[in-house]
Amino acid sequence: MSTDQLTDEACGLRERKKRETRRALNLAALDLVEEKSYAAVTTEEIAARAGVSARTFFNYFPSKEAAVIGTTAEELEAYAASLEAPVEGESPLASLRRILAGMLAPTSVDRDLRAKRRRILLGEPSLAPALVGNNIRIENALTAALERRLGVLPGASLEPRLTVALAIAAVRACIEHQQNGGAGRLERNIDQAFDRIAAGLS
Amino acid sequence: MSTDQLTDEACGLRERKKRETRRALNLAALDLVEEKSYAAVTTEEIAARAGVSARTFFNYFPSKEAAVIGTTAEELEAYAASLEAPVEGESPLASLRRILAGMLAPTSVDRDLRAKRRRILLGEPSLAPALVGNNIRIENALTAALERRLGVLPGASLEPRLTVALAIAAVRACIEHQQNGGAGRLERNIDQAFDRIAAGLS
DNA sequence: CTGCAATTTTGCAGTCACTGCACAATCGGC
DNA sequence: GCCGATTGTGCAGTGACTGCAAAATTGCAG
Repeated sequence: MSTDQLTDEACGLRERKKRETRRALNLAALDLVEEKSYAAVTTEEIAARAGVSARTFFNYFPSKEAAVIGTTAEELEAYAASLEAPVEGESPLASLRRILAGMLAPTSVDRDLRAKRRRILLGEPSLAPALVGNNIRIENALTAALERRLGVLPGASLEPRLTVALAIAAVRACIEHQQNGGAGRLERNIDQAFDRIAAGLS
Repeated sequence: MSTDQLTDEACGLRERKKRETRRALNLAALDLVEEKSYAAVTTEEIAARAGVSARTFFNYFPSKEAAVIGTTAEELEAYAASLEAPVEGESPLASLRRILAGMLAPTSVDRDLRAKRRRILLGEPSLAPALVGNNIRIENALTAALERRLGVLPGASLEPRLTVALAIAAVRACIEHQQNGGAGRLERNIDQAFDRIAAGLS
């Protein structure tokens, strides 16, 4: 199965339980934020709903923010791998468009969780600072991947990091635009934004 | 004097004292972070060095991060005004290049404080998440200004926000590049980055 | 210069995120 | 079933941040 990479990589009982606990915490966090609001949720509640102790919460996530956002190292690696191995005739920017749009699309595996994520990350403006902080991780992972793809040493050229940063910023701008009641639909705006980047702007 | 806008706008004793306290807190925060590290500094220390109570600290800044970053509403307004009133024959992107580069340059008023800021914001990677969070404020202010300059209603078009977001992301990418030991000098890289944005990339 | 109203400062008590540490529980391999 | 290693948990503590009410300061009018 193609989903094996994301769900069952190393299949000891230990690994599986960790995965489940992490997922339960992420899910509990998302549900609670949806019921109340980000500020009104405590880490103790999240831990309780996930069925672990308050202390264990911090064995899985370094902060409350991280638990709500929930990006795993595996997801990051998957995105990086997808960027590193280019699709036939696809420019770096086109790859980034595909990958970043895929992060928002609830069409892949884990449909309900992804949909919930999207709903909350788009709907809770108070998470914006945490989200852009998380984007740094994504930027670093994707930059390293693009450097490998282009065969340049890390930091040797500004171009890979710049390309990744602009792509992420474009998506973020579309999200912000959406949250502020801006015109247009999200996916369509993202497409337009990438077209603008490719064409250059003034 | 041309510096009046930033230093003496409303010159009651009350206003002046508030300004001084704010500045003292920002300066104390920067100095302490430079002496130790961001994590090792407490808000109590900052307040003590600035000569105010621990409680008063939070009357001036909503968080420790904000005290270190120290962007004032007036600075934001000044940048916005500078973007709104276009210079002869300067494209929006060119205006943004000038304004954002000016934020990093210690050549304007308040030379020592600006230089200290620059040194710390470039040298303390643990501040990166806070910085990008702060960038949201800057993005919103500049977006609104650009919308006014272009004569479009807020949120009517994606373009203003996209332009601002890309410009900020470019500068941030250059800073990150610098911090990771990347090639080239900062100012030069920023120039190149803006040229790439204008020309389009793949 | 003097009292009055508005603003600002401060102390206090409290909540909550987060951490180190020591110990208990659990798991994987033998 | 046993042992080493990993993981879960309780406890105690630090520090960021908040609301509240009293005290100090400022601007102003008389």
